[in-house]
Amino acid sequence: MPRTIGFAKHDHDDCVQTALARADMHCANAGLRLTPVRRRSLEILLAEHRALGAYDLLAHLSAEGLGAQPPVAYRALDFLVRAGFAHKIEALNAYIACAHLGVNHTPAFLICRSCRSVAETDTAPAQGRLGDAAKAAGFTIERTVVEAEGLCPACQPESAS
Amino acid sequence: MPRTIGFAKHDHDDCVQTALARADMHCANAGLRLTPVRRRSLEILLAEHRALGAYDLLAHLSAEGLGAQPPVAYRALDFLVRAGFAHKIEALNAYIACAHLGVNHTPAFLICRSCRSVAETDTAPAQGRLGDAAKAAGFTIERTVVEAEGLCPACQPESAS
DNA sequence: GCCCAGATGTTATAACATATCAATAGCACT
DNA sequence: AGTGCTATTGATATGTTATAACATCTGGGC
Repeated sequence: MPRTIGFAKHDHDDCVQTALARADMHCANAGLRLTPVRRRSLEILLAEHRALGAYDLLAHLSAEGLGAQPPVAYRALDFLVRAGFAHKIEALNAYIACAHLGVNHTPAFLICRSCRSVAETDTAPAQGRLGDAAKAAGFTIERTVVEAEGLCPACQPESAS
Repeated sequence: MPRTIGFAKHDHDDCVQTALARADMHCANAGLRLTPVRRRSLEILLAEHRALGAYDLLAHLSAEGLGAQPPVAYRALDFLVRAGFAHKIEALNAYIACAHLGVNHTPAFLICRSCRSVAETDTAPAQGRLGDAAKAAGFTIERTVVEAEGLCPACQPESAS
């Protein structure tokens, strides 16, 4: 059943299964342990395909008997973020499954302020003006946060002819 | 040439006074009220010259008898951010005085993970790859968050022998 | 004086995140 | 199998960031 994700429709079950399979493989290769709580957390994030707060995730998990205290959710999220399977959206204090799982990338996000949907894209911010400014200042960039807030196609004002 | 401020020495009293004067003028012109709590909050942010949490600001204010409850700090910060006198650093959940007060700009930040100092520079993220991605997706960008975490010049490892 | 909008005072609570310590499970090595 | 190491989980408590809600005050136009 296609549903809207990012901002485009696609076969969602398929994308969830593909991502999980990639995560399994990556963990096997890297010696990481995708334990039940971690795997289920990733699955939930993938299935929702939008930014979830840690307590939103926790609500899902506890409904399934996988843990009821905040650390359960935060530990799972920490693992997923470290492994590159999920990203934190700083502007929302929320978490989202990585849309380019397995691909090395520098994520950037388009966040709809109306429906809270989030699309992940890719940038090279450290190679543009920001990189120049950092270089001039003698600053070493280790990680970048690039997030754009605005309106997704579905939430644009209709008329505005 | 992007402006970067924050890792260099300068006449601090002077920069605080200049910024306050600009804020006074801007408020007068725009019909905004730079009340005592708001003005003092800006002064504190300017004087500290680093990112402060809302509760850090509140501690300063309450020590001076200017209010003791969280909303006091959040209201002042909200005003300052709306007026463009301060910015929120999303990656730190903290606030910093604007370094380019009065100049129209799209802020970006270099955040030292070691000493927590923050430099403000500017970017045009919506005109690069991010803008292209937004355009392709039909997304309208209203605000961007661009933050780089890393090490400032003073916190670089001395000699990678 | 009266009204109104914006600002402030105050209480309470929501939302997000981590410290700490004990118990357990997986794994390498003998 | 037994030992010891480390990662993970369980559980309690607490710390940190942010807002809801409602009462009160203040300044300016009429």
